[in-house]
Amino acid sequence: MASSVLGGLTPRAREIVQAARGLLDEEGPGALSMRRLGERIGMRAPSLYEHVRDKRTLEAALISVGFEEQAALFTRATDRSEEPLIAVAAAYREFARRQPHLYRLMTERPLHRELLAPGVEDAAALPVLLAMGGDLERTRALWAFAHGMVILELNHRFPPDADLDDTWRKGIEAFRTMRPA
Amino acid sequence: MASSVLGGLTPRAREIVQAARGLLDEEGPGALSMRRLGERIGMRAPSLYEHVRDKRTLEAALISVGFEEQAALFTRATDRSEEPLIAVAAAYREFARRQPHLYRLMTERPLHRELLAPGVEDAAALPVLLAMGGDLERTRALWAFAHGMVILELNHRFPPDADLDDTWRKGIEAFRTMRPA
DNA sequence: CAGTCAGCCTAACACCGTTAGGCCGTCTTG
DNA sequence: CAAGACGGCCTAACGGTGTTAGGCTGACTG
Repeated sequence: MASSVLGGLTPRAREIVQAARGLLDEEGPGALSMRRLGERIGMRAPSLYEHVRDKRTLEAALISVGFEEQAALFTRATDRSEEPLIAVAAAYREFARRQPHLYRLMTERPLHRELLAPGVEDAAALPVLLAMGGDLERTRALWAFAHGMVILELNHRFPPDADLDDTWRKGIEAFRTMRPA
Repeated sequence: MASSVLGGLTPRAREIVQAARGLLDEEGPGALSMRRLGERIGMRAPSLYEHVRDKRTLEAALISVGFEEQAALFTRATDRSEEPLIAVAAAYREFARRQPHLYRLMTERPLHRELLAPGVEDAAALPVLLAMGGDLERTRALWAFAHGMVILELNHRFPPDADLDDTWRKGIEAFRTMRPA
């Protein structure tokens, strides 16, 4: 199963979530409205509510799928890597750059964890924790750095001439040599 | 002058921006609508457009004020400090915790720099750069870490039992001992 | 054959940012 | 002093948002 989150839905609900994902990826969060979404699958907006509780729940499904994809990507990146820290950081950045809209959706607001598929958040965090040798403190610090780099880049907050590859390298190096807990 | 941004506005426009700030601080970005804002100063929403170009511009004014406040806070914190890096990091966190809604407004989306008061963004960044001994690379890395810590905390992304004070301390230490460019 | 019910529909509500156009009082100008 | 301009407010409206209420239709079930 490509996604256990999608697998747990009725076929029509799965269709809706997949259409929402398409809309999000192609046009960003601003285009993800119930009316646009209905249009995309040939249904009026109110009818979507027969299959999906509300928009927040729909977004939570997208976020759950995002966590699943992160978990797979991070695990693949760190497996068989001699420098798991560097590998997972690169994978983190790659995920955000390839799915900027989904990454934003996943991070820009407080999580409604009660709406997420159980376990997906932890599953995405686990490979990162393992790459940090199980040190929670260092993992959180690295995560903060990585998220900050990614979201500031997505928001065009760095000067255009900034060499972000270099900033990443130096930042990661700082955490690699950080004294373990 | 407490704020050169506000000083550059007509009295009525200044009133509007200040009311918007109140609304934002008290009830968050969701409450910052033109109708709610008009209500607050005894005016219908459309009349606001006599004084303010549009909502984006109004938000840009709030962001400019935020940058001014950051500049003042960061400068005060680093002046006469023997550990400017630690001082500026603490000030950064303090600003975000005291003004969470404004901090979000300032960072969560791409900046419309053409709408900002000129120079305010640089003015806020300067004390941070100075605290890092003028090293742009390290400044960006520290900024990414600090922003990541702050926004993940505001979004309740860390486990409730996480000792964030400690994560801050260790992260800052990593950047303090980072090899200069 | 009758009844239930899934799955769609339209109409509507309350909100959003924003524009068009009108009214009124004050201030400037011939 | 009269007249026109204009600042500063208003209401009405448009197209958008998420969401609820209530109705229709067709298929499956007792």
